[in-house]
Amino acid sequence: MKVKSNDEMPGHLARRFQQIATAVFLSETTAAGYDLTPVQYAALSAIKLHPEIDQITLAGLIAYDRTTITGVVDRLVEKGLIIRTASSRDRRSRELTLTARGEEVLAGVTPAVEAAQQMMLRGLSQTEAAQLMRLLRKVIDDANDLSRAPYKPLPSR
Amino acid sequence: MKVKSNDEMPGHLARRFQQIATAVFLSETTAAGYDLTPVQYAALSAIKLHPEIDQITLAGLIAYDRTTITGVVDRLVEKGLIIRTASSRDRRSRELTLTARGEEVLAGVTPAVEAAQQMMLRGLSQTEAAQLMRLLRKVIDDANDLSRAPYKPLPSR
DNA sequence: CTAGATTGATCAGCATACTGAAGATCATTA
DNA sequence: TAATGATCTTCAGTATGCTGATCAATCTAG
Repeated sequence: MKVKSNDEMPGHLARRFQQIATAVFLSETTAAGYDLTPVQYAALSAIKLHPEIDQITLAGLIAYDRTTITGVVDRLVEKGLIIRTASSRDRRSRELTLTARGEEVLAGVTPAVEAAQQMMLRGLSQTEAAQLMRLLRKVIDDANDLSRAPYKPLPSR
Repeated sequence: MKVKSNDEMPGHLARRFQQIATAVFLSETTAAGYDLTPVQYAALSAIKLHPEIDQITLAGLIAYDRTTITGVVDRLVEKGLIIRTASSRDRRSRELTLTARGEEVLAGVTPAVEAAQQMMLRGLSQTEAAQLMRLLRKVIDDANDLSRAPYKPLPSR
């Protein structure tokens, strides 16, 4: 049987890239004095853009699984970065909003996050980096509904 | 503060692509009647190529963390796909080798794995797919030492 | 040859991710 | 309006991944 090299497997390359992206993110943000995971940062910035968002809508915006978001939100609440209150319109759902400290942390850590995005692409030229991101967006967009946690844009109200 | 869209974050794109790759892998291999994770498949095929490999070398070949490999190997042993024996040369290390059933499973599941690799790139043309993989290889190669579990080629003996 | 450094494996602890199920609540329709 | 279905959240269970520590075995320098 012919065995394919890992380098020929897009799935393997995906795992490696994500592994590196996470390591660089944590290294940069830790060096800047913050204690946030990539996932927590994405949630935080989505909540800033959409105050009083419920968990399901948040999960759709950043393509998280609905069961994963529960723990992420728990930890953000524990850290005092967001508050979770029962919705008055729909008592099933919880509304998420940044605290003042959440605003501070988000603003403070963002430069380190930007630096991380640069560093993880350091092997590529500007043109290549743009090309990679274009191709990733295309492939992700086309395969969006193949995972249990697809991206779902904000419902228009 | 200007907040960047997720689409402009390579780290976010990395997570999404990996999420999709895993989902497609599991969907295809499950449909083919197998119960293997992407990580278990990679380990299995590396062990086939390098019988009697020790765990640290295996981890380096597929860029796993050394502490993660323990559990993965545990589960492959439980499933009867590999055997783990104490090395006679170095009593600290364990030698891993496929069982007959491991060989069968690897051979049997491989078509589904190949199909998954095609499906996760279904939004791209042949040219674009090759381009994406080239750029991913380049970025990963250059940032290899930025994660705790870098790729380490087989030591020449 | 032996003290100190290194290495292979494992462990505890934490944080994603997913499957499938449950409970509470809401919406719709007969 | 009452029954039915859908939705929001959470939970138990499993599998990566990582940090930092420990233990046993090996290697190396003085």
